[in-house]
Amino acid sequence: MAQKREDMIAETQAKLIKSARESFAQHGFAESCMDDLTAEAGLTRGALYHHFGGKKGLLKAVIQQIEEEMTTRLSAIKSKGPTTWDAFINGSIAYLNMASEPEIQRIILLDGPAVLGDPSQWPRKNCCISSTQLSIEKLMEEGAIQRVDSLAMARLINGALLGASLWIANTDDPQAASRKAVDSFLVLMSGLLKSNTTFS
Amino acid sequence: MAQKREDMIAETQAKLIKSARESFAQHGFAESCMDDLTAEAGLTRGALYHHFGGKKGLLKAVIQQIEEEMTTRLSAIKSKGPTTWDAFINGSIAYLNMASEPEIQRIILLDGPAVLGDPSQWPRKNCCISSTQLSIEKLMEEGAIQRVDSLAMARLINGALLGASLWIANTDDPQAASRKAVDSFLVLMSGLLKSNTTFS
DNA sequence: TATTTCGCATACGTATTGTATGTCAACTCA
DNA sequence: TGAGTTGACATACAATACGTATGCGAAATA
Repeated sequence: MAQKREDMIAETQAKLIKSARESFAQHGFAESCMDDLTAEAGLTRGALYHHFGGKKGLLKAVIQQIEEEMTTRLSAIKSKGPTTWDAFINGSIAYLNMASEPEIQRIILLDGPAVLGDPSQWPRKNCCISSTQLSIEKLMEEGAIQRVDSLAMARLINGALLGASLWIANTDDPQAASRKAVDSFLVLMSGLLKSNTTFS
Repeated sequence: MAQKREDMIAETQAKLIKSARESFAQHGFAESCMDDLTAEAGLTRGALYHHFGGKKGLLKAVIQQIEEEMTTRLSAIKSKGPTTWDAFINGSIAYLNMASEPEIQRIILLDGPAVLGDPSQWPRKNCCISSTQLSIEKLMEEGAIQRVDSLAMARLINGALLGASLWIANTDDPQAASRKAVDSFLVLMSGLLKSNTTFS
């Protein structure tokens, strides 16, 4: 008890974000009702408007929180790779699996882009893309892969993983689909490696 | 004049779809008002509910129309490729450019998935994915590329193109971005070709 | 302790949706 | 051909959810 005001504010915001996250994940953004949402958190819409300016603002906050978690999880995995390439591949596969989780899928892949537009334009930019981009640049510096535009390549790879995730999560046998996706992904990534045949 | 009833029905539906398409493309699905939408078509919401069952139903119809157009455009381009590989690559690049168009981007890439869920589960399935899948299967039969799960690979490729399109359309210099994306895409696709180094 | 700040609740007006009902033209069939 | 039926579409209504304007009370400040 006897919390500072600052702490109480942070707590209400956290409660709202938590509640919103659950509601958005379960019902989707459009079907989520702000009255229910705030009531669940023991508050009213007044608090929501005060802190986040509206429904979209709340979504932004939720997305930021989720992305921070994803970034943490990803960098933990990436740091374990013995080589840059391994880190890159393992991170990609981890991303594939994370993006197959219902909450992330619904909020980050479906509602986020529709409401907030292209993820790369988000306030706290899509961290996962920058992470991929960094990996690519590092690999190029090391001479492990071909020279490409790192941002373009990162967006392609990210999109590929997202597309596969959407498929995996909505298929009858996600386990099997995931395996197939990883196999195919590795084939694609082999194109990055240097010793390749060229074609017109 | 003196149209048959059937023709008039088709005409009202077409008018609604046309109007919805414009509205969805311009304001997005969520911000599109059905009253405005139908008034623009010289009708009321009554007609909309009668023919499409609601806002989502109208979106489905709009998406179907757009996808049919995309399929037509794509197959025209694909049929021109001298080899299966060329057809595949040209089709992919064409898809990349089509998906960068504002209308397609807004309706098919952003609102569609958010409202209707994973595109591969749509009524008239995402034709472009099946098209990609068919190309891959054909290339495998011809022995031109490695053996992979065609559906998984198609979804990866499709996702990659979509991700790149989103980026291209929202960047300062779409022209340059498009070129970079194509270059990087070709590098990735080279991974499909047979004579590749393997890696663990 | 008087005053201000501001976190949050309450109250209100409005916009948009879905449904229930009504109407009139076009088709069916004797 | 004309009475009956269907159904395409409009109108009317009720419910929901949103944004804003306002109010209150506790903490911060002096």
